Amino acid sequence: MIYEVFEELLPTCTTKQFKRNEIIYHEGDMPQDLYFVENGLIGLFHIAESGKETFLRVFGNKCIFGHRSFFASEKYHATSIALADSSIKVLPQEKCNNFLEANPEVLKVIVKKVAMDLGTAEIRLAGQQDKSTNQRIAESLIFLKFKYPDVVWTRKEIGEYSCSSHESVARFMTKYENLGLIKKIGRDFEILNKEKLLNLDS
Amino acid sequence: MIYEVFEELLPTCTTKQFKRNEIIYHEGDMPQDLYFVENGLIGLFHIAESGKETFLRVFGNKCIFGHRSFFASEKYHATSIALADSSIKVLPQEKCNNFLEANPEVLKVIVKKVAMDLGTAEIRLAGQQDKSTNQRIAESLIFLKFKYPDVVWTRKEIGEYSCSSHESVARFMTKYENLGLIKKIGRDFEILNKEKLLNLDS
DNA sequence: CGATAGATTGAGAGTTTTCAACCGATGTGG
DNA sequence: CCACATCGGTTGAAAACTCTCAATCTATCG
Repeated sequence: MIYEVFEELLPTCTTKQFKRNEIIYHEGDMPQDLYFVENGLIGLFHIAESGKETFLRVFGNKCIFGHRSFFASEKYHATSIALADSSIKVLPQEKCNNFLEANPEVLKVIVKKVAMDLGTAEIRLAGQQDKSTNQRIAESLIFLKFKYPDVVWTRKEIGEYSCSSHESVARFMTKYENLGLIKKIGRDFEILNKEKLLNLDS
Repeated sequence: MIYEVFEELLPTCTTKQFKRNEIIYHEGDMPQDLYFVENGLIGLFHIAESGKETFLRVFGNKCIFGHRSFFASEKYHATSIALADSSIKVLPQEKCNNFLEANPEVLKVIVKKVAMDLGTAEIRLAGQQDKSTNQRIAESLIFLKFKYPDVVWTRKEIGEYSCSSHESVARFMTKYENLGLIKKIGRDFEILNKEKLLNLDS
């Protein structure tokens, strides 16, 4: 959606290549650009002093990222890392501002996206209070697998998305497999029963 | 900030009165209006099926609320409740849209606010993973007391803000008082040592 | 002064994490 | 092509933390 809005600008922008695990920007940096995924997969992580990481958002093909801090005029509150080899379009601040000046209705699309992301984040926050690790992991499996079916997520990534340890992810996945809810395939997995997975503790 | 931007419109809007514990809107309703706190205090809560509540945001004097769902064009993801007797200005959708049509730069202010709120929510989410209940309660005391010094927060409200139980809040407050970091005054409290409170587990 | 909502405290239970060991797949260099 | 190193996954056992439940206490307000 947002990609389409900016699409005419992108051919004039530089493209950067990142390999898996390379960092696009660091928490604390001041945003200079907007980023668009041409190809690949990017994760946004908050890394605590303790080293504990939280997987905040995923960006697949045609996703914008770096926009929260850009539009908040704040330092990045998290670090974006390539989860696969990726090509990223870099849209410089000035180009973006000129474009918005000329097309102010574009802001509506951006407000909408950020507002929806805020809803998602607050629902996740409430889920911490409300849901067991069991449920959070099940929901994370569903979210990650349905949204990115071809990605082989590591237990660590699933753990950081669900706010739990990678050991707990392994344990619960074994349990789900025994219940016939998922099927493990090497390091990958497949969801066999989405409904039951969503109603674990009920 | 946003209040000032909309200020010229507000005299033409209706004002509604709410008593403590009255609900302004329910989760699941479709937004019809934007709300502004003329006077009073509003809390935004997510209420799970289990009955567990999470205190997502607070709105004091001159705060806008209901804007996330309004601009996301989504149903409310949470319920807003008066935490004190309050007067609320109600800005109808159509008036708002006309105003934005005529003043598109206003959207910049709104994107900025929503983007900042998203940052806050994601930092809180990461804090769940990273910080002990101890730390989260201490931070919540500081946030709530410094931002709203005159409000007497209940242990329940503090618990729902910090994602912990009201019993844990009581226990940790007793501990902080014994450490000389806060002073309990009836049901209210005072912060004596903000720095130490922020560095509890270190 | 009594009623009631809110606060405190204790004890026990339950969940999840942490630490540690081990396994298996994958990939690299000799 | 094999040996080895590494990374990710699994599993067990123990520890830690926080919550729940229950009883009791105490502000606050009509």
